[in-house]
Amino acid sequence: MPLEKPHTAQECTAALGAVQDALYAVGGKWKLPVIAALRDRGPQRFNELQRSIKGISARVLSTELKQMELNGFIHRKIDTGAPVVVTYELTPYADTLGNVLGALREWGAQHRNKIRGKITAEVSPPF
Amino acid sequence: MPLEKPHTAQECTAALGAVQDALYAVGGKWKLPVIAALRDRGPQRFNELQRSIKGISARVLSTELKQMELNGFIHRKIDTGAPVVVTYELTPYADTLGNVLGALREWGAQHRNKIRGKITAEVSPPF
DNA sequence: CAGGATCCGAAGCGATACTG
DNA sequence: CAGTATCGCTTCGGATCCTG
Repeated sequence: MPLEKPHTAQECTAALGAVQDALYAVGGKWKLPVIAALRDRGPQRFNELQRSIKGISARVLSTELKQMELNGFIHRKIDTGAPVVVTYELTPYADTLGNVLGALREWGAQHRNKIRGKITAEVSPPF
Repeated sequence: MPLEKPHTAQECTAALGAVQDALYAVGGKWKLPVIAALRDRGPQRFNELQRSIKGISARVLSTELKQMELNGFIHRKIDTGAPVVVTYELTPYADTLGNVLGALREWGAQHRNKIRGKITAEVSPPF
């Protein structure tokens, strides 16, 4: 039931807020690439991860990881051994994004198709 | 099927791109409020719409409307009559966002609930 | 290796004023 | 009414260097 018509102002604003929270959680330039990298190549260490994600700087990777940890998507595992080893991995909670990402991907693919030919540069993020 | 594991690099990058296109289309601070306003109160004229959406400036409303028109969400209807009347309305295509917004809302609500108590200010957009 | 500190340019957004 | 022009602040993200 996608954002239906008959509703109170209260419900509407709440729904609006929820959607924006969700957008905020996966928004930005790098959160998705980080998730993708961890999904594809499994748990990784900081520099390893940075190399996996082409183009990201240490500073940005660091702040993204912190936010995603706050959101519960990522676990920062510290192995206090001979040399301390820090590993980042996706939590099970990250899987709850499945529906969201699925819907976004499906709609996005369809939209890309529809928009094809038009001034793509104006409706897509810069490369 | 939410972004499954076994896939080629090609497919993965494509999916990534699609998701980011979708995020871009509904992202930003005002696109959702604009959609909500048009949904709730029907087709409206520019100033009317600006009054409906508390806090938006004419400049920002103008650019948002343009982008959303490019994306096919909005139709700018020009009635060339005694005084020219311009009306903005949602297109049927805007309805295809239903699943996306539904998924975002559902996950967002659940997430908000889970995060409750934590440093909400740090994971949510400013008010 | 795992980040933090600093600087800088670009983009987003708000406020005000102005035009046809 | 339906916007555009201009300005300035703030945030985002990139680059470089530095440290324990």
